[in-house]
Amino acid sequence: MVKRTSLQTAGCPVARALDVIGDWWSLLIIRDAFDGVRRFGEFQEGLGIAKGMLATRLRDLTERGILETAPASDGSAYREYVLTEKGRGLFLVVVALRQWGEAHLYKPTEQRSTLVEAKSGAAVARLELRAKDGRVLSWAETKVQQPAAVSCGPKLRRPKAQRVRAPARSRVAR
Amino acid sequence: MVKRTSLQTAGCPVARALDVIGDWWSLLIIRDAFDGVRRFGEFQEGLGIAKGMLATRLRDLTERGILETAPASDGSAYREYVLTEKGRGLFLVVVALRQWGEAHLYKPTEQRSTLVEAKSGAAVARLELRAKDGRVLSWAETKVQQPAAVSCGPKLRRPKAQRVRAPARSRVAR
DNA sequence: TGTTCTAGTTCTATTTTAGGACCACTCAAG
DNA sequence: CTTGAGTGGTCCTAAAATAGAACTAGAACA
Repeated sequence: MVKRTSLQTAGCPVARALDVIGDWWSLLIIRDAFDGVRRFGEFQEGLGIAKGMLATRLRDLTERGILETAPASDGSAYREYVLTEKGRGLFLVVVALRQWGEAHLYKPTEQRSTLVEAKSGAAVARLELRAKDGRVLSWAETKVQQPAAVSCGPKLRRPKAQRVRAPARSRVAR
Repeated sequence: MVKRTSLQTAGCPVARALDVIGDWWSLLIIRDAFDGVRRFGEFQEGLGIAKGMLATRLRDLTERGILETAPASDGSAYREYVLTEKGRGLFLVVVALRQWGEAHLYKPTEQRSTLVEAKSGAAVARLELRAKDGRVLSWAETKVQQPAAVSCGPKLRRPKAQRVRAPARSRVAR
């Protein structure tokens, strides 16, 4: 009831995605995983996250198929956490966040980490949205197409038409 | 102390970005704003969010320069919330989330909203990471380059070297 | 064998969230 | 100009999530 709202069954892919990775720590864990972090202790130390939180997050991400556990690559008996194919699919989300952060959240002089091509060390290009034929599209040139009666939030979104001169609802019904 | 950890001053753009939009509702509000939602009541109805939460989120997003208020476009005395330039910069983050959600969170038969080019109604292409010369890059071909001593989490990440044979710390100090 | 690491689990205090009640202001009709 | 409904909030409470510390079992090490 007062439980955190779930978006798992929303009709909007953005909402569903946020249901999986929309909390405070998940994307940071995933970012670190992209950077090669694998062990519980590495995540914990790198993020400064409480161990309990981290254990919960790693379990959830594993259950949801973002991470999987594997025997430690150094031969010890410990486990490590690595991204699944599904998890690696989040790369562009992390990149988009990174590029936005770089552009809008730093003073020009401030130091920051940057994403570069491994081979050359050259910074990567900014992401661009394109049409299938390769034309670059701006936000204004796109729209979201809703299939019939699909909810984008946890509650069903009522059709716009309803808003015009709604008949007075009974106050008693509350 | 037990307050939610802040990442505002982290050295990693991803962490800073998540500090701004990394909570449960912010990106959904922003997504709706991209879809043309402007009024308090529209957000509230569409998202099914508690009014108190929404008021807080809208205030925070406004303070952080993602949204701004404007007089209502219908001539009434009410305000409306519109994305700033900085806010519109989040478009690709939303698109990346959407594409990931579409690819990994839906059964093939399930209905979902899709992003299309407004003019033609044709679905947009998948985002791709490219080098500046236009070559498409995969995750494995990139790396994150850290400037000297930059923290990526809330706590300072200690340099790797430290981990090798750390001197035993006093247990008493706890 | 005993000490230290690693990777957790458990506990508690505090904060955040969800949701409802309440309230002030706006708008439109009579 | 009054009234009733709509809009955009604030405030309150209960439940859940978070942070952080304490504790623990098994692995590694000396």
